[in-house]
Amino acid sequence: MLNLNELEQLVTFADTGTLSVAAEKLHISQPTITRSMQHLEDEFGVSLFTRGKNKISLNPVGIKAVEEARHLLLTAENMIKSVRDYDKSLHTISVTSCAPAPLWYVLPALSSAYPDMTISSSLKGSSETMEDILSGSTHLAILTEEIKDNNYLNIAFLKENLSVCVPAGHDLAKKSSVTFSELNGFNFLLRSELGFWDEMCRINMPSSRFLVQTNEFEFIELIKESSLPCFTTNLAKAYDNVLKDRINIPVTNPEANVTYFLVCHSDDKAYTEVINQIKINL
Amino acid sequence: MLNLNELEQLVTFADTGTLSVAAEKLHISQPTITRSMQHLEDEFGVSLFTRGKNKISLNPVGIKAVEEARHLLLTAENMIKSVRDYDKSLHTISVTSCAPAPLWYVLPALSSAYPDMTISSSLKGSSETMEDILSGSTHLAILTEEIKDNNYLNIAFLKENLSVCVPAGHDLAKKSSVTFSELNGFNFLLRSELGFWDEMCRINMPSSRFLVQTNEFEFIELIKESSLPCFTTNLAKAYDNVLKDRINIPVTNPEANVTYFLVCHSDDKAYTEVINQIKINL
DNA sequence: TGATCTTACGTTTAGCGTAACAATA
DNA sequence: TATTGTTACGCTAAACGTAAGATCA
Repeated sequence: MLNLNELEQLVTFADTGTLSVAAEKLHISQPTITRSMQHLEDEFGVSLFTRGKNKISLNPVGIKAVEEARHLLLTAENMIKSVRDYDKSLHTISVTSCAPAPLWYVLPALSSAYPDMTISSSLKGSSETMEDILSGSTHLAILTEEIKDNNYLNIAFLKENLSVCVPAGHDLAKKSSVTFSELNGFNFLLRSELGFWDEMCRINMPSSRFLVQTNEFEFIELIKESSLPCFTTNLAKAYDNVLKDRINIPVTNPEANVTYFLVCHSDDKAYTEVINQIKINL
Repeated sequence: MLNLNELEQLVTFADTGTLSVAAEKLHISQPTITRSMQHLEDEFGVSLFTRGKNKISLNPVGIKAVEEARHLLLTAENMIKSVRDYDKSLHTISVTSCAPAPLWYVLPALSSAYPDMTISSSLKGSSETMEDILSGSTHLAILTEEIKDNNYLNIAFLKENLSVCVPAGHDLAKKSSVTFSELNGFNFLLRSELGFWDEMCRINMPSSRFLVQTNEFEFIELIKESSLPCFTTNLAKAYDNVLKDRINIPVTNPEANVTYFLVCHSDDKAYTEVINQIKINL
């Protein structure tokens, strides 16, 4: 039966032009390739080379064989990949969320409910998250709205409320609540990786500019050292300490006070039971 | 690297359900298959089976792997076939003829001019012969007309003249020549494998019936024992002895007196030089 | 002379079958 | 008890690398 190793040697020979260079490239001795090529000719029952006393080259049939060998090797590679991918998919629960905060609750819950599964999460905008669940490319979606379709299950499990954070002396500091139209025009410090929040800020405050910080350390330093307003929410406990000197002013617009829904395919009901045990602020 | 033998064992296991039966089917020992399956799991880096103490079966990933393995094995088989076919095509001169007689001259000429080539011939009707050369599925065609196209070369090399053969007492015996319209309505003995002659007889003698004999021996017996008319030509020397007691009457219609042309692609000019040395009756 | 391919030779390895074992029905 | 799968053991055959030989630029 055909030997993929020998076919790889054949292809390498075709790429390099000589057996010696091919051998070097493959970290095998040169006589080994000589033998492999002879063996391939035996397998095919066909002559693949024109041989001189100290040179060898592909004949037309050999060229054809190389072409076919490339194809077969690719097929073999894809085979392994597709089996591994399938295996991985069976051991992975993938979650796409439109916001970071829900993941802080959902991922640990999934990990402990499915200890031998890999939990893979990604943060996207609202519409991409919706696409992911509808196309089946993720098992679980976290959205700010329900999917009203019997093929999907929706669970409301978390509420998040946006506030703006300003230093004591700031113009906004005396307000007890604000709306986006009042905030529009101010410039803000913003973290990256915010999911739908990012887009929502830009839509509701089109005149504002956002200084997006990718690096957490720099973000914190800027909060301490500048008087630029930033945002926080009831769920962002990690920043409580950083923001303790600032004043929190709730944003009252409904878009700034969202309910998160876990959405999954109705075949995957088991997931809903895990998420049902979270339920915060409801 | 992946081993096609092991993949075949995997597929056989999938087909048979147990390792032992698969081993028997493949004429190898059963421990060998056990090892191969373990080795495959190593190669893939993935579990393919669910194992009980004395039973083993495919898990979902294994089923996927089997599916992929079948595909890869087919690809490998096709690869070998296509390389061999290509080699064969380089060592074969194929001839399609619209009549048997020209082949009696052309095939020996080609064999001696190209002693290490395989000469493959087939006998077809006029239009199929034409298609074969135009589609490139044959190197050489033998036709009763030229192809007037610069991409093809035509050589007239042989003429064949049809006669009807009747026993001495037959109604037609006294004629010195006949036409198809005079023959139409008589029934004839006919050999099979006549190329265009067969169709031509049926078209020109629509009221006649033809008793087609596939077997040479039976054909000869029927000529001797019956008074049914049959056909011969100036080239059919092999039947001279069988027909020596019959009377030959030439058929005068132009369709019954043909010139054969060898037609090949103009790239294959070398062939014309071989055929140029035949030229009979010209 | 250096590069290239093939052949020869000896060693290593890896693949196989037999046998023994454990578990099941 | 007969069947099935795994493990252990020993042998064989195949695969490999080193070395030597031949040829060419």
